Amino acid sequence: MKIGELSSSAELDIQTIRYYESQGLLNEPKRSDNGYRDYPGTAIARLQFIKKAKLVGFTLKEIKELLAIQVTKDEHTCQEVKVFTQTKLQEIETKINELAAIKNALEKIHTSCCGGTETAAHCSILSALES
Amino acid sequence: MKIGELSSSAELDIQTIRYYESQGLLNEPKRSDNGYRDYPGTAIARLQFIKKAKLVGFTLKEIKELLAIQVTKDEHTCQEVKVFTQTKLQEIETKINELAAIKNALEKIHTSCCGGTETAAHCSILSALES
DNA sequence: ATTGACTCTATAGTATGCTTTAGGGTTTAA
DNA sequence: TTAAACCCTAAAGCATACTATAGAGTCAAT
Repeated sequence: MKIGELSSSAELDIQTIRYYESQGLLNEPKRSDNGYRDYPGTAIARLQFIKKAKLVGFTLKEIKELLAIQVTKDEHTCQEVKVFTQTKLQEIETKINELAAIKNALEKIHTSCCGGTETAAHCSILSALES
Repeated sequence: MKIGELSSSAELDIQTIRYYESQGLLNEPKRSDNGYRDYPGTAIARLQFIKKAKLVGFTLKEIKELLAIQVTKDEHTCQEVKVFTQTKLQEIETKINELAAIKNALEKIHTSCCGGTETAAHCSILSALES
């Protein structure tokens, strides 16, 4: 199939598909006589794998590694795969914790401010940032 | 004071200080005869304001707006300032919720996998990403 | 024959916050 | 005087994941 058809089947922009190819996430397809990309039906599944992996937080670089495992499943173990999700889970937890810490700090200075219509000359938010 | 001294006082890289100037977060200081930047003592406090604001999650662009309020406090209200922290708090909460959703989705496919040393031919993580 | 839809490549731009590089003056201390 | 340490500008690079642009060829229908 041509790239336009793949694009609508997988619901991904044509440019994005070519971008994924350039990044090695998608094999270079064979070309028709006119030079157009000619994809096998399996390309749709491949793009959907990429989309799902993105949804659960993997970067393109990580997805590339996951795909490398996926296409040679038999030569890899569940353990290997699980390390990916484990590592990513930890990253996400770390990010959540960092954001929670920022939120706490911000909440503190936020609630200390009256929020009234008087001038900000003695605003406790500004004071907190200055001190 | 020269930029090197400001840099060590504020614990910020020299390049970063010049970058902040280029972004309008720091006023252009007067120059010595040799063309060197010559900062007033107040520059340290300004940089510390920027650092603190960054710590609680504000972007440079937002900090620039906060600074504009700060230097003319008398002409602004606490309300105005509080809107900044309120908005930012909501952004942070949204991000946390997004990450929590990703984490949940990932946890589901993570726990479904045995993680054993058998081949990944039937790995439930890969299956989840394929389907 | 021509118009519109589709495809191609290569390059640049977007956002964020720096960091690095290149090339060149200035100051200070030995 | 000379070498280290410091200062200057301008421009490019980094990471991420695209998105947009320019310029050009191809295909299908009218």
